[in-house]
Amino acid sequence: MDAPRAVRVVTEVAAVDRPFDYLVPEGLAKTGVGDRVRVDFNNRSVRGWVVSDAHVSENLKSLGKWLGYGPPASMMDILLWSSERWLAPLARFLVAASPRQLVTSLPTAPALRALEGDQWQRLSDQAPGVIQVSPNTDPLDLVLAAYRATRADGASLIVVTPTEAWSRRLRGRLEQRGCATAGADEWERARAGWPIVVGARGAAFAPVPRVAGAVIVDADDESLRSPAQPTWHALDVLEERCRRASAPWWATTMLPSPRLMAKGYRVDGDIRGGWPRVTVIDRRGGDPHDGLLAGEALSAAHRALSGDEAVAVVVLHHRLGRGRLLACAACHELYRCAVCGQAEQEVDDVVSCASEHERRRRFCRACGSTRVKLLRQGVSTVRRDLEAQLSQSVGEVTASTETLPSTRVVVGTEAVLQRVRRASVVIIDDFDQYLLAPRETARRQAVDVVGRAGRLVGSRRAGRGDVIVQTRRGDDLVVRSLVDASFDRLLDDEFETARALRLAPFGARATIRGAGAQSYAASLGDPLTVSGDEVHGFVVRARDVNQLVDAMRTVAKPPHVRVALD
DNA sequence: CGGACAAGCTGA
DNA sequence: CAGCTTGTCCGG
Repeated sequence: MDAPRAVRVVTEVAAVDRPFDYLVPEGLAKTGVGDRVRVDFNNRSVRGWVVSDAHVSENLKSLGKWLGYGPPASMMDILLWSSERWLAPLARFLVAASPRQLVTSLPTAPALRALEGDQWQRLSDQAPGVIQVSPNTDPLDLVLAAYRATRADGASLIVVTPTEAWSRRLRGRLEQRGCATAGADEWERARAGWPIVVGARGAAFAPVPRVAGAVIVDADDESLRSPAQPTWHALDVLEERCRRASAPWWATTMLPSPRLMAKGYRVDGDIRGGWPRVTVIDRRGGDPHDGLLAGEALSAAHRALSGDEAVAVVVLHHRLGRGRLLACAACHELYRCAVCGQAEQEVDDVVSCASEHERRRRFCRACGSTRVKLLRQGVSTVRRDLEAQLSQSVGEVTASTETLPSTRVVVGTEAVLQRVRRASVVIIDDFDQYLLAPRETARRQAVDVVGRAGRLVGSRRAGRGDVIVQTRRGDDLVVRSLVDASFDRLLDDEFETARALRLAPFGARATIRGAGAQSYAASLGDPLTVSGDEVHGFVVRARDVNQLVDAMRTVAKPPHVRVALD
């Protein structure tokens, strides 16, 4: 008879972020690290994961039941690292690496086939790391090159893109070229070690037993960060997974954030040619009686409609509901904060920016007029205006749209850029909504949205690619950079701003909210600095993430206090 | 998290 | 002092 065995179990009760040991009964001898089990926990029957082996001691209860496979044993260290890195219970990350439904048997991964055909010879070697690419650079060649460079029996290349739809398309094209791929919805395949796993951010926790390498497409896209707590980022997870596996990773970006710049990056060929042609329509001088589309935007729309592209015109309207822009009704100058340049709002007759650098009465800094107009319309209003202006029926696409309209003119929020694949021209009806959004990342997101629009219209190299930007800030560096498709100045600027404001990579922040947040924040003390208030949350700053996390882990977090790492 | 149990509060 | 609420502790 075998010696008795015990295992350490973390339960689904995330609030109890601590393992407990159980005996492995003889019937469950096959139970491995990572597996899903049912255990009796404080007189409750709960599900959990075996996270390691344990010493046999007295008074241990036995595992109740083997439920199925979970993440492979080789992933336990990255899951533990993630829970420490994002100050969250381990169970959250065990869930991220586990199937939605229990899996009790695994397929066998296909054996690696020889790489046949010219395409594999043509692929030049691509050095790992951060690569600046143009919006119209096809990531397929990079993925193929990464696959060629890393493929090994029993190891998997993980590929992450910003959206499921993009992953599905990429995956289909990889399959066409003879690569065996697993999708995000095929947990069993990833767990069995399929050669390539493709998915959206969740694929960062693909349960592959061995990581051969990783490709992160559009690494600066917001959607690679989990929107809910814990706010883990696919790039951080994969970078660490690869580091631990001594495996290479590649990350592409249209515009390297300061964080990625600090890692060092190279530029992939002719970036400029892959950006769309950008035409700026400065509405400051415009006739206030102009419709939604002014001058060149209107003629470009008519030209596009006389062409044969199925979707001729996409009008991008900044997302609904939040933040209205104030403008002078006399001279059209925007109301902006003199300190930070962000858009000002008017609340109870007081005009100020979100950070309240200056609180003032309503008057135009340019002409002194006190008459204002609100520059903000919903998508439906925009649609009616467009129909009148273009004498065309216009469809609407928002995040909640289920089937795409069949009209040749489409207006939508940012969701439209993910849903419509091709168009002759994209018009951003009010670019200032992006430029002046009350976010530190507003300027780079403004560039980003033009890049994503450029994917619908194609590149200036191909003699296509018209993105038309209506703005009252024609002399802004962001706008000029887009027109020239030349971003070096902007990148330097962003890097220096990050340094000055101690944003990543020059600092790390966490926001603390909830009952007891103030005393908790205060108790953290050196070397962290605390600012903020009850309403907006207390902001804790540190030199870097490690310092921040180490300091926060030394003080027990009171219940009901929520911590968000920026 | 959720059960167990203790201490505190209330009203007849 | 029963009956209820609120708080604290703890799980293998």
